[in-house]
Amino acid sequence: MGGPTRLKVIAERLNLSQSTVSRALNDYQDISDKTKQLVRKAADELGYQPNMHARRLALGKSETLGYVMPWQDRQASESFLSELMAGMARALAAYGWDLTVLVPHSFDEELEMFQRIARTRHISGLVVSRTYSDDRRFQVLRDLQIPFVSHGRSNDSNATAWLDVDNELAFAEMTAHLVGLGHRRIAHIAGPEVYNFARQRTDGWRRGIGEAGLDPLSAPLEMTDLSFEGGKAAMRRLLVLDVPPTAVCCVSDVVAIGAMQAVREAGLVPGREISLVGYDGLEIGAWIEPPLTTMRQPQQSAGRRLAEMLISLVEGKTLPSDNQELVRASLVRRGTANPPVSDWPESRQAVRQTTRANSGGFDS
Amino acid sequence: MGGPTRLKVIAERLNLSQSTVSRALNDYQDISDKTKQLVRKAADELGYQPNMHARRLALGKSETLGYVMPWQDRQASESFLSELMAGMARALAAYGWDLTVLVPHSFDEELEMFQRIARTRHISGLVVSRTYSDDRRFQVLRDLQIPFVSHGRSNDSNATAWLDVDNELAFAEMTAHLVGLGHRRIAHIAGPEVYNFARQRTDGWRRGIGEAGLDPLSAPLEMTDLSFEGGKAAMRRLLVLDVPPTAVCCVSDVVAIGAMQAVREAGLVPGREISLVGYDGLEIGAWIEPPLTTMRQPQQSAGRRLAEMLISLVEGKTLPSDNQELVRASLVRRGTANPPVSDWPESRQAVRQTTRANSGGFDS
DNA sequence: ATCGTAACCGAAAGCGTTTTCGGTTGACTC
DNA sequence: GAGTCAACCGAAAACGCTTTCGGTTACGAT
Repeated sequence: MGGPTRLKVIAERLNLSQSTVSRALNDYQDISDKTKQLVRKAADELGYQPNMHARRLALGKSETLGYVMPWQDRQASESFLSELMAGMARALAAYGWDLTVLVPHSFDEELEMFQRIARTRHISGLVVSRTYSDDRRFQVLRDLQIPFVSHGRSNDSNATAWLDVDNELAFAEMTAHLVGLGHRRIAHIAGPEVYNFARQRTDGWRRGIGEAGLDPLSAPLEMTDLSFEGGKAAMRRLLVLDVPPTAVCCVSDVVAIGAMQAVREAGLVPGREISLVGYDGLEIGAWIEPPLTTMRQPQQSAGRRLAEMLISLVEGKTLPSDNQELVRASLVRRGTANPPVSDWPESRQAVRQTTRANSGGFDS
Repeated sequence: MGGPTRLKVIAERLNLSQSTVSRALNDYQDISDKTKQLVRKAADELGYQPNMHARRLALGKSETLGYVMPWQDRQASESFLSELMAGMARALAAYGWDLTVLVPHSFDEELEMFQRIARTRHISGLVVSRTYSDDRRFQVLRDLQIPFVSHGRSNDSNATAWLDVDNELAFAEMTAHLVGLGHRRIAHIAGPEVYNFARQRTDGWRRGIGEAGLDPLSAPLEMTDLSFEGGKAAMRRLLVLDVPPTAVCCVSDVVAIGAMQAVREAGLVPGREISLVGYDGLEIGAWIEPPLTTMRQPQQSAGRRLAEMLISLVEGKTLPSDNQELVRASLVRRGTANPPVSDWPESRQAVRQTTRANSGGFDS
């Protein structure tokens, strides 16, 4: 006993040299099969596990990947962050690699972390998320020669590795779905333009509007940050329009849920006078009244793919440009996307009564 | 250029030995102040960062902590997992330590991970969560001599390090709050008994009932798993009681939200005929109609404390038994806890109309 | 018998730190 | 002016692994 078993003790036990044992375990060609058997058996019995630090020092690589958590608008993605990370960690574990998480406080601190990683190399690749349309990080990471794959694209991600959902297609389909239900006045509550995904989603919505033979320029568009309150405020602005929309494509579920509240507060029923569709496929969307129609992308498998791509990059097996994947989101039909009602003014009055009765909120 | 700067190059540049440079950087007493200045300056200019693997190999410690993600009932805690991890990662970063995440598929795999960590020592301490009342992991970790701190207690955590919220107090207070509002028939939807926190919460509720001079034995109690559907089903069972409760303490927010839906489906209004209180303080609780009254505990700071305690343990600066912290949860008053209504049958009829009008759900 | 040639294995040099142990200065004492 | 003692620094071992290189065998071919 006394400390974990090292290469040395298993060598002594078999009357072999350390190097032979090492090569036997790493399946070198110049070790006889018989010896390999012996060594593996002994290693098993002794419960040998290589010392990671020594191994990584000798190898010059870290077998550790880093995930950069979003440091702002975290609320918006909280619930699937853990799914994504679980997917990555599991994929990495299959290769014996580790996942460490990085949580910068600011953009500058994020860049500082990159610098440090470039010097220490104790993390040999990064997964970055929340990409901006114009994302300085890409250039920095390239300059520092840190292998990375981004969850989401950016303007200059032609030559870099990424995994992204086809946001544009998703929102085109979302819009088409609403058109199919009979809607003609379909608004969009957009996210901050700096985020590439927000821009893509807006493009998709616009494309959907155009493909339906409607006029994209006269379709109502509101911007907001990625928060409940933001969605609520944006929806309020849409509601006071001369001709309010009958349906709204929301940049995210959280925003959509905020919008739903604004709709209710205006005395209307989400999914009746105003149809709403969110994006993200959050569980909670199914738990509210009425349940939120949305679009979902698989998070666990996204995490897995991100990890696999990055490993392949770090190992130098593939080029960044060979690792670009576009996945599809799928519509989750729930309760907030329905055909438009024709009798707006009447139902509006009627409903105002019931929702007021319903609103509760007189907590002591 | 050509690779990151090592100790060697800064030694050569200053005509010093490697060891002097190393000790200068580590602030040894036997290096003159002048030399230290010189070395630090050079290190700065060259952007020196020690090679983590070499350092950890020499030191024999990894400066890396691990967080074991819950592998089941993840849905229930998804949204604050990332907060907790962010808190840990940030605290660790201040010490130059890393956080790696472990995601087992099963209990057995979790134990295997422990074994591996004990051998490789590439992770020098663990934060475990989701503690069971009778938690085998505690003994295993002790036997393997892996320093750890648990987020939540267990039966035999007298001598181990932990950070826990005072669940019992929280639920006693929650119950007292409902009693204060005038409720006399206060039910509890409990979580799986295997989880220690679930048991504590039940105890707290029972204590609250007792302290109000009511009979704990006749108070309605339902068990469920930690899911939306579970909460819904449990609430249904409570609703068909001969004398249904007027208020319900739910083991978690997700369960409470499920319960709310059951209430609504029964034609009642959550927060009116039936008051509900959840636990966790999830954001989403504020977004539903009516907003869920709940109890909150700080997650970021919990993560920070967990990390700090574990570092101190790993460094051997404190004993496990010196690292036990109980934090308080605080009531978040929103819309679902109100005085009981006296006119049950009438309001029940009245409301049945409005909620039916409200329920939507006829998505195409 | 000799040589060549596989097939196997051991010795040893790294990887980049930390840390112990001596050794060299210079100043200071008597 | 010899001895003492700090103060300061360098040489070298150690951490545990990988990998190159060279050295032994055994074997068949000549």
